[in-house]
Amino acid sequence: MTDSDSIKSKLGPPAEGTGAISAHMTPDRQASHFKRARQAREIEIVEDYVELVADLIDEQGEARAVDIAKRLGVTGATVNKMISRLKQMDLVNAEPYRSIFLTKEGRTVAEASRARHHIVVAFLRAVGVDEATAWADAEGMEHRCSPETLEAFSEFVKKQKM
Amino acid sequence: MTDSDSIKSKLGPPAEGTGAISAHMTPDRQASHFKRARQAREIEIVEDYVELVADLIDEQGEARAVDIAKRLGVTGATVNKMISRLKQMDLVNAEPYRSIFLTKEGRTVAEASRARHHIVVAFLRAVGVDEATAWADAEGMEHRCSPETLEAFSEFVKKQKM
DNA sequence: CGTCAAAGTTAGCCAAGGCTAAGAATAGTA
DNA sequence: TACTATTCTTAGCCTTGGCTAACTTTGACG
Repeated sequence: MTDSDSIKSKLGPPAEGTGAISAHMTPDRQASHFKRARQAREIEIVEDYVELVADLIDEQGEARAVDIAKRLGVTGATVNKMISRLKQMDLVNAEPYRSIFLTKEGRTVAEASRARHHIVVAFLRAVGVDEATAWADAEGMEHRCSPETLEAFSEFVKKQKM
Repeated sequence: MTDSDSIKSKLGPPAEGTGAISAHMTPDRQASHFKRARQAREIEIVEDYVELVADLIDEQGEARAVDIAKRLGVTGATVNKMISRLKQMDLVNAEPYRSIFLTKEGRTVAEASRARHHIVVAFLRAVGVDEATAWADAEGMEHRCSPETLEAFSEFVKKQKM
């Protein structure tokens, strides 16, 4: 990852051909899936942090490192390092010893992430997964669903309500 | 990760309380979700490798490093390192310059992984996701679904067929 | 206004999972 | 049998995202 340029490009559609796959996948095609998965792992943590910063701002008016650390279950030092990265990526504004704010771009990322999160939770509930499990699993799944799949989830929930 | 002991324990139920969660999550509860997500990331790659070794053995009678590299889209050196780890974990048997075999435990992991994979693909197809996207997304989702969610997916597919 | 706990920062460590480059083994073929 | 291309291995490097330990800043309260 080259940091600054990465999020912007990766949050857009990743392109990388999505032709016909079925019983017989070419090595190349399969490789591209695994590459996508690796990329997803890379942006997943960034999104988790950004989304959490947004949550904290909404809930408590400000996002402090100590709260982020508590919620993510990591140490303050780790949060600090990560916030530096987010700053480099222009997702947050942060001054030493002051609380953390989202940039415009950060807010966009947070909104998108949160929206996906909610769709996944609603969807899992709709197919019969219990509340607790839905929340737990959504945490992992929200970053891995393509727009198409999210759309399908969203549609499903909508239809089920009618 | 402590390698040798990790997979065995992590492939079992992770325990770690799953009480009621909803609008208001305690920091602790949320932290546990993120910890689970981090753990999932750790075993994800291991499972990908093991599942792929199984696929190659089924398809071609043997699993060679070069084929693994091609399919995962990584270099041979990376595969080599990873295979060493898998060996330490007792998931594969491998002699220098010879092809790779699954241990009994490795086979179990591969089967489980593959089964989850198929459930997720079938499920995504069932809710209207197209073939190509289903395969691509399943690659990321299969490692993140709890047994409960997979069960729900499985049930859904079964019912839809009737 | 001084003290002190809580919060933030910094430095240095670690393992994972990538990479390249260089060398060794294997195996097919002239 | 010897050559050569392919495969495998090894060594060394990099980035991520964790950690601990030690230090500094902040701010609340006596």
